[in-house]
Amino acid sequence: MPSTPSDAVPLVAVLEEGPARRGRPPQPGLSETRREQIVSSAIEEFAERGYEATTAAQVAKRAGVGLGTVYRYFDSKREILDQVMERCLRELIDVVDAPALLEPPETLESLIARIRDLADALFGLVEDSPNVLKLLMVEASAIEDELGRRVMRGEQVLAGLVAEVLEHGILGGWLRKDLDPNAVGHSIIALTWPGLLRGLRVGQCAADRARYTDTIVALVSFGLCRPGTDGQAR
Amino acid sequence: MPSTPSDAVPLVAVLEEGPARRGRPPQPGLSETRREQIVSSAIEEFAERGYEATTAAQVAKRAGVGLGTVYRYFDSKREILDQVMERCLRELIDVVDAPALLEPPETLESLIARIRDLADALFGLVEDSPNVLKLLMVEASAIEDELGRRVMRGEQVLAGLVAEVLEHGILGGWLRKDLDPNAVGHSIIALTWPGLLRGLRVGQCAADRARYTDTIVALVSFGLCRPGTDGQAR
Amino acid sequence: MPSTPSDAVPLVAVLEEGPARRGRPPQPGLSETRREQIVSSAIEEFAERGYEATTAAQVAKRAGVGLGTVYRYFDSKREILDQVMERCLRELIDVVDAPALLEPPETLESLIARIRDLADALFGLVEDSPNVLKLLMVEASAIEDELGRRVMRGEQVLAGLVAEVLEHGILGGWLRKDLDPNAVGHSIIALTWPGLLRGLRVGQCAADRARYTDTIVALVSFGLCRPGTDGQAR
Amino acid sequence: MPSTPSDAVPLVAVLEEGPARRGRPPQPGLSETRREQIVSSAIEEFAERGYEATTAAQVAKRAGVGLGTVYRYFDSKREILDQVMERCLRELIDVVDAPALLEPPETLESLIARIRDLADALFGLVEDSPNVLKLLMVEASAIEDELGRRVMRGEQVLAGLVAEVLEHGILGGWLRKDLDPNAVGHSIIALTWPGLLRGLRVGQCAADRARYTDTIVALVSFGLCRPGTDGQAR
DNA sequence: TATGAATGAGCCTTCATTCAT
DNA sequence: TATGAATGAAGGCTCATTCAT
Repeated sequence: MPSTPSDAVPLVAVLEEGPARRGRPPQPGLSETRREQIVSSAIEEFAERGYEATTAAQVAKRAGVGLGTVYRYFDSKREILDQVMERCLRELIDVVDAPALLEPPETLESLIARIRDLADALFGLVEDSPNVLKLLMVEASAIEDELGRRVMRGEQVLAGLVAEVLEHGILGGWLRKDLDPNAVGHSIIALTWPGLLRGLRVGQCAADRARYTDTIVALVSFGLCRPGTDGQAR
Repeated sequence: MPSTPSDAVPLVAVLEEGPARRGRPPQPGLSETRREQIVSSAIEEFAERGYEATTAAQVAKRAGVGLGTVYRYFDSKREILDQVMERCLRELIDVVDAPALLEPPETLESLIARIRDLADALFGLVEDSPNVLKLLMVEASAIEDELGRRVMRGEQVLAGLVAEVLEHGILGGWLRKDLDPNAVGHSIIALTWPGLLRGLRVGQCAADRARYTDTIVALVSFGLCRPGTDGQAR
Repeated sequence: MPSTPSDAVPLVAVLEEGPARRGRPPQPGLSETRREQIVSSAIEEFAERGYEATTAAQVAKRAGVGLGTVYRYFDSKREILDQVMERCLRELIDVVDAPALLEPPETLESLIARIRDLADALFGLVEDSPNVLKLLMVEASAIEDELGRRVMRGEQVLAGLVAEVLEHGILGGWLRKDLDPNAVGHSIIALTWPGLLRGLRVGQCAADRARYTDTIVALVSFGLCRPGTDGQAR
Repeated sequence: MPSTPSDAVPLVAVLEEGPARRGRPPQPGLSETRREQIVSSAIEEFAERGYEATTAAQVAKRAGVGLGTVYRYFDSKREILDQVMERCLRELIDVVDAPALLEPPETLESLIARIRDLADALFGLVEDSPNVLKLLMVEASAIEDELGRRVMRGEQVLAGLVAEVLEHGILGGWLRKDLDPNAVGHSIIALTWPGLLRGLRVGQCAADRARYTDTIVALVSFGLCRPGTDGQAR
């Protein structure tokens, strides 16, 4: 798991494990384009209608290719979904996998700033790739155990990132020792969900985004208590 | 039913609105039993396989009735899902709709105790009604807008409860004024998700449950900062 | 076949032949009422929706009895149809089976008057028993060969009546010898169909009725030729 | 196509209106063939068993294609029926839509010859396309209002043709003025029904055909009266 | 290689018929 | 006797997948 600034890619590790990717394109360059094209169309269709309600023909049409072509590049509709989720995970990771975000903070303030940045990055997805986010958040887990687990693992990676940082802070002495880094990691990721879901449902506005970000920051800063002792953000 | 006088029946309100319940049972007692029986079977099947992947015949078989009987009591497979979700929402609400939980706290400590109780109540669902929880968390939103929205509203009710209490605390002066009660309400509910999901996936053990509960309590108590001033509960 | 005035009932003979009537009511008096009641309701439902599109439950509901009761008096939905058609044929025959109509005419004028009376009687059905007429004309033949044949036989009886009279006239010397009595009999019945169908479809008004009656009378009286002229063919 | 200048395309008009033809064939030539093939099979099956009693699978089997192929070219079983009836109407019209038949007669003799030709043309259908005729006469009206009306309109077109000619004759002074051209038009068409139905039921033989044709001609020529006499009505 | 026509297993739903009460 | 709940066979229709061109 990445913890050093020079180690910016390993997040992608989550993508390499799954048992997916049953079909392999014969020609790496040219036909990989086709796959991308089909996966892109599938993302839009699946996000719009859901996986089950989308037909392979709709995906083909959206991609501007024949139905047979889809089956030339994918063994089954299910494999398209696998690739779709892989791509979604990759986009999710790309968003987070930035050196700046991964820079380990050395103080509570910078940790909280990092969390704010993480939330910002995720909220950015609502605007930039709502379909990707929708598939990851609502569709993935409903499909099937195996796939749900893979997507879960995406969340785990994020949470793991946070957990590592927390551990770092605990070891460094500037974070409470009695916090469970893993549980807190998950919790911090979870704190972004309401804002993300709301953004997906009703559309995101700057005010909402700020409101949810501030709330996250406030909660991780000092909980619900009145500051007056300490721990404040922004 | 909520016991606060000023707070008549808001929780149950969410159940009264939906467009479900298209048919009318000819005999109140007998046929309501059948409906319950079929809905119960459907909950298990839907939770196991997902709504789309479950056939009406499977529901009938699980219920121990003929396929025709299912359609005697429900107009369509879709209406079964409506009833299933209604029942899930009701169970969710029943779990939370306890006088003790709804008692408005007057201090930060009692508020946090209430949050712990709420988390406890939800974690209890993992053991008592994992299927109900799974349907609410995983299946519902993937189905369709209208239904997803109804379930969302269930979450909103929960978050609203918390928000109300927060407002009470802000007015009472023992909570920070700059917190957005609604956003915080959602956030606190969201804090339970990682623990609930993990419980659903790998099964819940007492240690995990405590770990997640403590994390929630810790976060809402003082955030990530070192108590030195600290407000903490327990 | 009836040809004498004193022989007013044999028309009903057509009802006695068919292989229908599979079920027999246990009690002649009381339960015969039930059968009639169910058949009446079936006539309305079948006429409204067609035999195939009508469910046994609809018939039962219309009759104000339980579904089981229908099957107590009829072995199958199909048998209801048999009885329905029997009843329709009976009503058709009752309309024609009047001494006055059956009185054998002795002149062309009285023959034509008889034809006018026959047309009148049939047109009366449009107002008095449109459902009966509809079932006989549009539904019956579409169902099945056997049943269609029975209804056809009803038409044959009518045509046969006319044919007999024609033969009488030919023998009497006041009708052309080269007419085929049977074919002409059918033709005269057929002449009423357009008026009957129109009446069923758009509702009958007195003007239409007169128009069609006059046309029938005119055609059988002198064909298309101008009276005074003699039209000849072949 | 009618050759009278004042009478552009009325016959075909009946084909252009209906709400049928929902789908569009992707490839004009090839898929139109499939449609024809399926419609042809449907005509045979529907004529044999009736529309309701025929399953889509039976049509597919008869057409020698898979069930899915049927639904590739037709949205529903019902749409097949629409096309079937359209085709039947077209065949009916083609039979009558001959220049010779549409030539407006100038004398009673030629009018009657025209009627004989019309009857001949229709009786020809019994031998050439009995299924088409059966569907038009027996099945169509029983199906449903909208469709029944379309077929009715086919009959109206035929009757209208006759009516036009009659009007021509009345204006020309060689036909009685007091005949209602429309009613007589329908009546003349109706005169063919008994012969057609009998042909369909028991099979047509030359003798029957002649007998019915002669009867029609006789009736329209001079009614029932002995030529030389003039029959009068009313 | 790309296409889309062809296929049929499988699903939702209906409804005639039965039978316990 | 009357009822209506229960049943499951059967049909319309969809769509993932194949394969000839």
